[in-house]
Order: sequence, then structure tokens, then C-alpha cells
Amino acid sequence: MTTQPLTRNQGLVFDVLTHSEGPLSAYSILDKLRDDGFRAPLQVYRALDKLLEFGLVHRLESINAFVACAHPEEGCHAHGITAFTICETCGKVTEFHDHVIEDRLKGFAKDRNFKTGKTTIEIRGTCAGCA
Amino acid sequence: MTTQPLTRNQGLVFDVLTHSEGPLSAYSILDKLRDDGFRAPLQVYRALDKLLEFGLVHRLESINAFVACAHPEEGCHAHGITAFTICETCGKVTEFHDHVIEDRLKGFAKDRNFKTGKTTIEIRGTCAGCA
DNA sequence: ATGGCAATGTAATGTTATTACATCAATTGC
DNA sequence: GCAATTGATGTAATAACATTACATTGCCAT
Ligand SMILES: [Zn+2]
Ligand SMILES: [Zn+2]
Ligand SMILES: [Zn+2]
Ligand SMILES: [Zn+2]
Repeated sequence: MTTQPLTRNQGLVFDVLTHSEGPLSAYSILDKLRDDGFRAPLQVYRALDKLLEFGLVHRLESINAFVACAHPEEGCHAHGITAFTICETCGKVTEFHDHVIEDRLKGFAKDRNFKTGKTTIEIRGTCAGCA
Repeated sequence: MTTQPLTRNQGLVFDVLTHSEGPLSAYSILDKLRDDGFRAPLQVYRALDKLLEFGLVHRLESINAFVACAHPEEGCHAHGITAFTICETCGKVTEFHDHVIEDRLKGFAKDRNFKTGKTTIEIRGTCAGCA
């Protein structure tokens, strides 16, 4: 896999996400980068778009937030469908991959001639530490 | 299952969704109900909250939209986890339930003592008719 | 009748995301 | 070298989605 060098803005955003305890909204990323010259949401969204494309970051649809990939060495694209648990108390996110689920979803789509684009699997609840 | 009688606002919102070809955003529901006296987003969101609670409507997290349940007689709560395919071309939504996927997700959560709340499964892509 | 409760009306505000347009920097082809 | 192209950036404005706050209404049980 050929790794793209990140631009300054992409690097800054990725760094913020990597060092964050949990997922962040685009606007909280913006706030954290004010001192680095960020002024507008678009600077964040543009960087995020690229990072998503590279497989370095995931978007959590159910909470409108972004999180660094758990194994960015590979870029997550190699691993097929990504699923998440999201703790609603502490914000902790766990990323996992399940081939049975993936095969099942692919089978359903294939049976109906549905051409799959992006698949979202997110479990919201309470993690072991917060129970 | 005991069916709640819907209030006027709940009934109007449910009716709009039931007669819609595809999913609708809260604000487009609002627009369709102007003539019925709706003035503010909150009227829609409050009705939607109840309809979601009753299992008559689903929220599609990945597109910020709402859709009537495919089998509202039962209330969808009886059927466990609900998954969707969403056509990005025509907007068509198909609802399905898969016990293998459900068991697999429950197993993952149980293994980690993660207490599951709501689970989202959404496949975005292109339906057979739009391919 | 009245106290409690769910639903409603309305305004204001907060949060998330995109459009539009100008500028800058690196690369390519001549 | 130098125009043309391409990708990234800066900035402002606006659109789209959702919630908070507070007043009011209608209903039901005591
Ligand atoms: Zn990942
Ligand atoms: Zn937690
Ligand atoms: Zn349903
Ligand atoms: Zn379609």
C-alpha cells in the first residue's frame, strides 16, 4: 500500500483525532486548531474528506463525529466493513470487523441486485467501564 | 401489542411519511404540513420522537431522514435490529431483519460487557432499478 | 375545582455542513 | 522560462439539521 503524504491541514486534523480520547465533531476539531491558523469549518471538512478517503479516519454517522482509525498503518480500506461500538457515557469507540456480518450483508444486497456503496454499522450503548 | 392512538400532530406526520415515496427530512415534513398549521420544526421533531418510540417510524442516521416502518401493524420493536438499504439515486429504502447479524452483534457486545442500546445498520448504494 | 401531566405553540438559539469565489503552490507541456 | 492545469487553501456567507426555553392548552384523576 502506497501512503500519501499528508498536507499541513490534513496532518493537523489527523493529529488532533489521533491524540483525542474519543470521537470529535468537525467544529470541536476546528476549535482545537484555532491556534494553528484554522478559521473556517471548511478547512476541517476538506481535510476530513481526504482522511476518510485514505482510510485514516472514520465518520460516525449516528453521532456526527469523527474518529481516527484503530489501525491506520494499513488504511482501513483493506479490512472490509467496519463496525463500531460507541459508549454514550464516556464516548469510547471500539472498531471491529466481522466477516460473517459482512458476508450476510453482501448476500442480502446481491440477492436484490443492490450495488453496495458505504455501509454503516454502529452500536450505541454503555461500555464495560461505564456500566 | 396495544396500539396508542395518535395525536393530531403525530397522525399528520405519520400520514406524510406513509404516503411518501421515500425518506423525508424533518424540514421537508414541516413544509408539507404548513397548510395543516405546522409552523415550527419542534412540532415535527416532537411527533417524530413519539412515532420512533412507538416503532412506527425509523430514523436513517446516515442521511438525516425519517421513513415509515415497513410493517407498522406490529410496531417494529418486535423484530429486533432493523437494517436498511438506501438507494442514493432514487431514495428508495428497503427494511430488513437478519437474525444472524443480530446474534453476531449481540455476541460481540456481550463478550465485551458492552450494554447495547440502539443499533444502526445502513447500506447506501444503488438499487436494482437505478443500476 | 383543581392539581398533575402530556401535548402544543412560538421564538430563539445552537450545531452541523455546503456553496461560492478568490488565491496560492506545485506540476506539466511547450 | 512560462502558460496551462491541477490540487490545496483562505474566507465569507448561507443552508440544513436539531434543541432549549417558556408560555399555554386540554384532559383526566382525585
Ligand atoms: Zn479503521
Ligand atoms: Zn463508557
Ligand atoms: Zn420497521
Ligand atoms: Zn434507486
